[in-house]
Amino acid sequence: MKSARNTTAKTEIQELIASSSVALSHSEIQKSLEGLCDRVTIYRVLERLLEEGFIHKIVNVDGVVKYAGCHSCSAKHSHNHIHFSCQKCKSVTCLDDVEPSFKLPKNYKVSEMNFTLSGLCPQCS
Amino acid sequence: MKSARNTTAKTEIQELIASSSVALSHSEIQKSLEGLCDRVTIYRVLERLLEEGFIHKIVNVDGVVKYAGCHSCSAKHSHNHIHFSCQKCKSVTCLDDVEPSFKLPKNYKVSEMNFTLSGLCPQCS
DNA sequence: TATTTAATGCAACAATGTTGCAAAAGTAAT
DNA sequence: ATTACTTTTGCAACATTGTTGCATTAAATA
Repeated sequence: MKSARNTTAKTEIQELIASSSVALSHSEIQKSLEGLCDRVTIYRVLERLLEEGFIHKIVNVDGVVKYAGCHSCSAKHSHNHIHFSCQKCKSVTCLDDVEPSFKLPKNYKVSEMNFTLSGLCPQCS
Repeated sequence: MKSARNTTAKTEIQELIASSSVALSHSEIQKSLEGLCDRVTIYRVLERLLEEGFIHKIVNVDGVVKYAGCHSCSAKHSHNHIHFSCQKCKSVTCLDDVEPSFKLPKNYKVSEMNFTLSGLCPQCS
């Protein structure tokens, strides 16, 4: 049986994401950690945090992958909320309360969703 | 004044995308063209087709960028429809008729949207 | 403290996308 | 058809992002 271990890198990254109001990219995390660990380690830690359900992954409209903590989905772990990407301050935030509705044609089976809007956030508009 | 020119590469790529029922990635286009032109040229042609409004860009849930022709938006050119990404056959299609609705908090100004669902398409489910 | 094995660092690699510049090829005028 | 002008292309080189193998390091348990 393989059991997870608490390492410095994992703890730091987890805290960084948890305390951030915006979603963070791999490179942003790397800058924040200031050489605490290797680039590869960050990828592997993020992978583990995803598996363990502490964070979720967001693909921005420009293709950049960002990571955000799981707030609203502690129990059920569903991510059908909208993300907002600000074109001015470049921040990506989870709008946890905004869940879009739509009517899908028959025979489509949905297992994952990625909704991202871009424009100006309240701070920038 | 700079005016666009009709080149072999542009014509081929435009036709390829227009005649495809699914969105195509850069690498898929490259394979189809079989060395007709350079990798870089494809990037630049796609850039021009985007500017000219013949195609639109879709960022898939896995971060892969795909391009699809503009069908429904010939006049108004809006892309608020949903995209569906099949996990089995890997196809990405535009569900032109499916437009999601949602209530955004005040002071957000939306200029672009990217909605992608993934799961199983009718052919694969 | 010793043992076990998860986690890390390093090097090397692959995929994707960008940029500068000289050469090639459209387009329009002669 | 030829010329002149400028867009477009190909090539090389580079940047970024993400992955993999393997030896080493360091948690967690006994």
